[in-house]
Amino acid sequence: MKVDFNKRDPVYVQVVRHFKEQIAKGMLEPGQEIPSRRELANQLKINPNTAQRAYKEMEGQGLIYTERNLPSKITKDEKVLGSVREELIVEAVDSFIASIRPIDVSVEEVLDLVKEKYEQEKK
Amino acid sequence: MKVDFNKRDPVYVQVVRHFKEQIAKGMLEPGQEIPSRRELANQLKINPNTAQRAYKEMEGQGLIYTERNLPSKITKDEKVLGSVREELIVEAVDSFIASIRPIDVSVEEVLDLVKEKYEQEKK
Amino acid sequence: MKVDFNKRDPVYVQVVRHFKEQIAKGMLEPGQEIPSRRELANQLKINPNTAQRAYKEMEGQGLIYTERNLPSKITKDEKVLGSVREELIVEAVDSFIASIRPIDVSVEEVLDLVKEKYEQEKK
Amino acid sequence: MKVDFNKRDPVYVQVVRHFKEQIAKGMLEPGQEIPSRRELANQLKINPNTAQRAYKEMEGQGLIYTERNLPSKITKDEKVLGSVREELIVEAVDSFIASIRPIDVSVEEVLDLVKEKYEQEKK
DNA sequence: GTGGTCTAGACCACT
DNA sequence: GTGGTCTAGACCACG
Repeated sequence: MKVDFNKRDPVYVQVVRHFKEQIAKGMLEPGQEIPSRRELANQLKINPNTAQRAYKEMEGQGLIYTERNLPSKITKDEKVLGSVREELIVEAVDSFIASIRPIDVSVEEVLDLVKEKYEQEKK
Repeated sequence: MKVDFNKRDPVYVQVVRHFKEQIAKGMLEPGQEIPSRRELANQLKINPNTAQRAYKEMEGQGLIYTERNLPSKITKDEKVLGSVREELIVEAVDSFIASIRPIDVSVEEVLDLVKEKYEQEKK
Repeated sequence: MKVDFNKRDPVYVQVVRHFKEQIAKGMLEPGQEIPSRRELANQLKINPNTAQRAYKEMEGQGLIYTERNLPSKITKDEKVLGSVREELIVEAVDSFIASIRPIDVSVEEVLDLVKEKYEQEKK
Repeated sequence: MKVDFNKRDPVYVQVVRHFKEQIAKGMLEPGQEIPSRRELANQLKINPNTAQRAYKEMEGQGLIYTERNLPSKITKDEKVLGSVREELIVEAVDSFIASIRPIDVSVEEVLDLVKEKYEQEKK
């Protein structure tokens, strides 16, 4: 994973998003341990405080849970886990629609473009 | 037009975007007058400084021009005008792809969703 | 308001609690501005970051809202506001019950004690 | 007995408190043997170090005593034993008062609530 | 070693 | 001036 310090999204939000993507892809199992704050901070070359912030955010969203002084773990709440993927997709779709609707452009035209670009960059 | 103060996009960016959308739709003709800073500020209930900043940004991008003490006008430069629409579309498409690629989801599934939602919300 | 650095409750939690109490007492009106992070930090002799943290927590709980670069304000959501007082009471009661139930003591005995002490300290 | 790892009270404090409650209820007689550190750790699924710490704490408070290589026992000091119950009650009452005083609520209202809830959850 | 909190100080974007 | 983010570094309690 990489962090982009120049994005409008703050670093800790990018981190949260990355974990959500991992969960959505099923690459993080329920109950699985995630790196400690310090470890993640080292990996991403960010400050431990920033990592802590991301984790706290995730905890607030119920994505991870923390038992005292044990490494945080992915939640076992299937309901939460199940909705992550859909949420990401819905968010992406909604934001996409919001950005093309105000322009006078046919859905078909735009979708073809997406398809084309998507395949292209796949390489 | 509406301004959302809680979006991560700054207000002035939202304003610029709105003008671009109007241009892309052909609702703003080359040479057409646009509201004064103060007028716009009143309409959108934003700070005049913010309106000023939006106009300055547009001027920088060559979208509008201002003659001494006259209302600002949409540029007559066809080249600039012509590229606005495509830019908006490309931006939207790229950002959409960037947000769905990291999730393990087929293009088809997602495009169907877009189509569906797009039609649905049309009403 | 005073902050106690030696309590088990972290400072930012104490701050949040204090605001909740103020709201419960009706001393903070819906939509009312609250001190800026810096101001509060000065008043309580705490670090602005800690104040920020408390405010972010409150925002997460829907107690306050923040428009870009304007002082944060008490929420106007009557539902949220209305439940603050009750929540505080319920919390206090539940925690009290949880702490006396494991002891073999009659409710009456204990309640008399509460009454007595409450009046006494009123002075 | 149950241990809650997510409470702000550390585990060892919870353990100490539990023993005090047992003593207050007279369920632990003076001189009675209590489980070994290891046993307790197994029962509560806590770290032996934590059990050790709890016992050390209790020893410090004179609640238990340990003779060389023998199981720890409840103290026979009547003075200490007698004050446990009252201490627990006073603590509970004080903390309760501290949490309701800052809210503008009548003692009567709150005490009725306590009574009601207490009876209700009894079942 | 873990998570959690706090301070100090800096910088940014926006109004 | 406002809110927001980040770094650096320190300290604590717990296991």
